[in-house]
Amino acid sequence: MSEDKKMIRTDQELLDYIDILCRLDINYFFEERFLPKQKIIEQEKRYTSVFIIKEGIAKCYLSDENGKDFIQEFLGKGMKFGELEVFSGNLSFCSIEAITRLEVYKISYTHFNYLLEHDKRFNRLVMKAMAIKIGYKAPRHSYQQSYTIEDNILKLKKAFPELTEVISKKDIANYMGITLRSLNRVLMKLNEKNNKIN
Amino acid sequence: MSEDKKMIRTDQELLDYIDILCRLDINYFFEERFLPKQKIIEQEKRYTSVFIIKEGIAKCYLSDENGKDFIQEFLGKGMKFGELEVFSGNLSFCSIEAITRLEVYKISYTHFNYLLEHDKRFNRLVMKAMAIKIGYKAPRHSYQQSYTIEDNILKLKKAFPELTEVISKKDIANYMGITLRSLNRVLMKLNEKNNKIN
DNA sequence: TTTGTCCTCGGACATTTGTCCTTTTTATTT
DNA sequence: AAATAAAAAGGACAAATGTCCGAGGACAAA
Repeated sequence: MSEDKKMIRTDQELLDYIDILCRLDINYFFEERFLPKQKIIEQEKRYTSVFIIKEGIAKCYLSDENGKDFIQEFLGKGMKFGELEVFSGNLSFCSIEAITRLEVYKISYTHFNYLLEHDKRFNRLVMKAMAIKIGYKAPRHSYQQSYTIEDNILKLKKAFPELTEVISKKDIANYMGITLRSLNRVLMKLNEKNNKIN
Repeated sequence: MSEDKKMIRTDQELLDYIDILCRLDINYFFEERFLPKQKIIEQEKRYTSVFIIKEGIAKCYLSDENGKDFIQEFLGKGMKFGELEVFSGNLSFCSIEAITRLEVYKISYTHFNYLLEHDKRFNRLVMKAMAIKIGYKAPRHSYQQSYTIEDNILKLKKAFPELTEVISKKDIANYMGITLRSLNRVLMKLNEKNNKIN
């Protein structure tokens, strides 16, 4: 499956490169751990570090005034967060919460900027990651509106069979931009179809 | 209004910097013109240049198999397109079409890469533009799913009163991810409300 | 075991949105 | 001006989705 169709996004290339940097005794990266459901970044707050996931899964989501969440991405190995604010200078535009136990690398804005300026390879990897992220989000939102929920679920299940075991239904619904009720309805319909076949 | 809430996106900073580079006799940028409705980039094709809008408005959109379009962004002054593929190496993920008469700067991948590597200011501006783009798209898709069409239209009209004069209704509908019928229905309802008040 | 709490699922109904199609309006060409 | 094409508007119905709420299961405390 192509890199940009996965539901849980990863960036092994970046992770490998950070490993290399760490072995070179560049002590910019500090390891931290988080438990499931711990919030690492909150929307509309200011931070001074960028995080890169070493192990585990986190969700990146926006909350609106009514408390509804909309999940942007599920972040896996090698995905970073908190980096957009380095460039834009804005407050955090999303919240990040651990889904599984999480190990992350943490690097200060200062060191992150230093690497961007002085390490061409690092600079490129960050650029590439942003470009891929933009390209990933576009079709996702587009297709979710063009196709029925049923199609989207089938697509998800195909791409990621363990789906419902790792990620809660509520999260899946929030990822698809639908209510839990609608998700259940479609799952029920799909099960009926399968029973008829079997 | 904050930069990232505008419907037609711009990046004056980048445009100004390109002007400076051009005056320094850096001949990487070639000017081109397009007429309304001309396609400049087609989805799934390969290109070798990056474009930056000098004047005019274009739309960036994805088409699905059924011929439905989903508009990602309306691009104005200083917005670039075709640059994501420099980093990802993929085919163009979207189509770009001129809405008004368009003047653009065109720069080859080679020169674009050269500038990225050797001009820190340019590198930063490109990074920043990508970060803003990511931050812009997230809440847009999120809110479009959380709120009613009516709310979204009111928001758009507030942010951009000339809306319906510059951009066709079909395009607005495609931008919102709804059908033209739904858009008309809501506009009708809004008009009724206004008439009752006046 | 019983009770109470929390969570998930799904029924019933209301609302929204889409599809299909016809009519009206506006713009363009001859 | 007439003819034609293109864009906009809206009626009627169908389908999808959301809201509200109650039933039942899992689990913890008594």
